[in-house]
Amino acid sequence: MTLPGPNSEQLSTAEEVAEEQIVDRIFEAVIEQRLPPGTKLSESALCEVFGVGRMRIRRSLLLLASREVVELHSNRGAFVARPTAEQAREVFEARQAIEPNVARMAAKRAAAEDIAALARHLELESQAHDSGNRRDAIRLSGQFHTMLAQIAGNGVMLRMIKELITRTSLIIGIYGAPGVTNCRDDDHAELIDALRKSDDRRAAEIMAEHLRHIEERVDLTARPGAGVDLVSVFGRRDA
Amino acid sequence: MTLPGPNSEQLSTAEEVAEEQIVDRIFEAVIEQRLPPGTKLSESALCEVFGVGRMRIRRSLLLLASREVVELHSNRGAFVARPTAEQAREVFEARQAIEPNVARMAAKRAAAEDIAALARHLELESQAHDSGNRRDAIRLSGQFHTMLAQIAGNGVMLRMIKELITRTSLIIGIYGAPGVTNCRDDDHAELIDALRKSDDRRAAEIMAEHLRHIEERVDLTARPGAGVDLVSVFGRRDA
DNA sequence: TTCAGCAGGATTGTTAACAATTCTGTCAAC
DNA sequence: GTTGACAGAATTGTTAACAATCCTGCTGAA
Repeated sequence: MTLPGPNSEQLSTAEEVAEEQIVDRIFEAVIEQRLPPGTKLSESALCEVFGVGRMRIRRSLLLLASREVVELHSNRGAFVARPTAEQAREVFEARQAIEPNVARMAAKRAAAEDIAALARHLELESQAHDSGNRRDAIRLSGQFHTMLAQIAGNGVMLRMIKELITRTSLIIGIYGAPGVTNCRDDDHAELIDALRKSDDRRAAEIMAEHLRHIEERVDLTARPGAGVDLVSVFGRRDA
Repeated sequence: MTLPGPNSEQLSTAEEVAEEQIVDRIFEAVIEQRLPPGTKLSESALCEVFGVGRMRIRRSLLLLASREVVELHSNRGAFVARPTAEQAREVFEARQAIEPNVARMAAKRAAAEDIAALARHLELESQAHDSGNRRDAIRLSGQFHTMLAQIAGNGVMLRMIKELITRTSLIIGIYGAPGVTNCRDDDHAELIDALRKSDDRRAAEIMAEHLRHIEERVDLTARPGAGVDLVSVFGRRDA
């Protein structure tokens, strides 16, 4: 299987693509931690930024909320989600359940050109990491995981993983030590090696270990109230 | 962990619950195959049925589309999704990747009351099956899988599984032999037995085998055009 | 000084009307 | 009899105005 474009979603209509574009751009901003957890996403601001009407923005925010990347509070607006410790645990658990299988599937299906693309991508990751370009490093390391899902050839799981990666960025933003990125290790290189050898079992093991590494870098027990929005904690008849 | 109510989603606002209710009811209708693939979901009809305004309906349809349970076609409306053979393959593959892990997690975490609830549920399934109550049988057998996810205690994966189960019903409706239900076998009973013994490894194996059974009952190669909507096949600049 | 109450402004939620496209039925032509 | 075009109806997509809620800053009293 060859690597398709940036993504291969299809919601058919011409207007939907614009909607999906907005959603994707916000996903990307969250992944790069340019939109920290709790950030207010006001409709008027988003209307100006993307140059679309309010309806389009509201639909995009609803889609983002259905992926639990933003939280909608009645009459208060949309905010970048702030996953609870419990939600963080669930996200990591889900990634542990899903992504090793994705790695296994990718190892079975990867063509030579797929592996070459991954290698090129890994080079970009290294460059971003070495040059201290934090945002690029985070984005690229996340993209590596989505590329695996694309190679695995399963659009359903690709969509799930995009959501989980984005939420992982939020989790690291809340519970991670400052400066910690998503994937610091060189596990990605080992994964490519396993794919090159079509060693699907090892690819799954590396991925599981890789995810454990990521999980180790967050402390879900600590700082329960760092930067908390007290209004939404003790707030109105909302939640 | 105790079994919570019908579902424990939280989108916070008071209006969202109404939205989620609409979505859930359509999900349920699709699962029970009361809404066959390709059915037109007109806004005005849904407004009357649920007694809400058009905006609420449009938002609900967007949420359903984001779960790929309905398809939105520009200026033509919303239709119950008709998964392609490729999509069907992806859904089964995703279930194979996810649900054995859910079964494993459930086996590790199931409390006595959870197992009792599953046993009671299985009894209902048997009754529905024996009395030839097809819709109840389908709905209950699907609910068994979501109950497992609830016992597993992972809301993220619960949501994924709800989507996959609903889409499976669509797939069976298209590619399955007439009269075939979702889960005919008695694998559910074996699963409960594995949970009772806290044998998480066996629970995962039974689930994998169970999913294979389901997959065997559909023929993705056959009848590519049974009841096809020619307009959406050769149709306008859409699709 | 601190806190409660209270406008004023801003933002979100909803409704209704309007615009645009598609579907349906009819009619004429071949 | 079938095919094509056309007009009217119906449905969807969009916009704008209105209503409701919330946030902010001020005033005044304890």
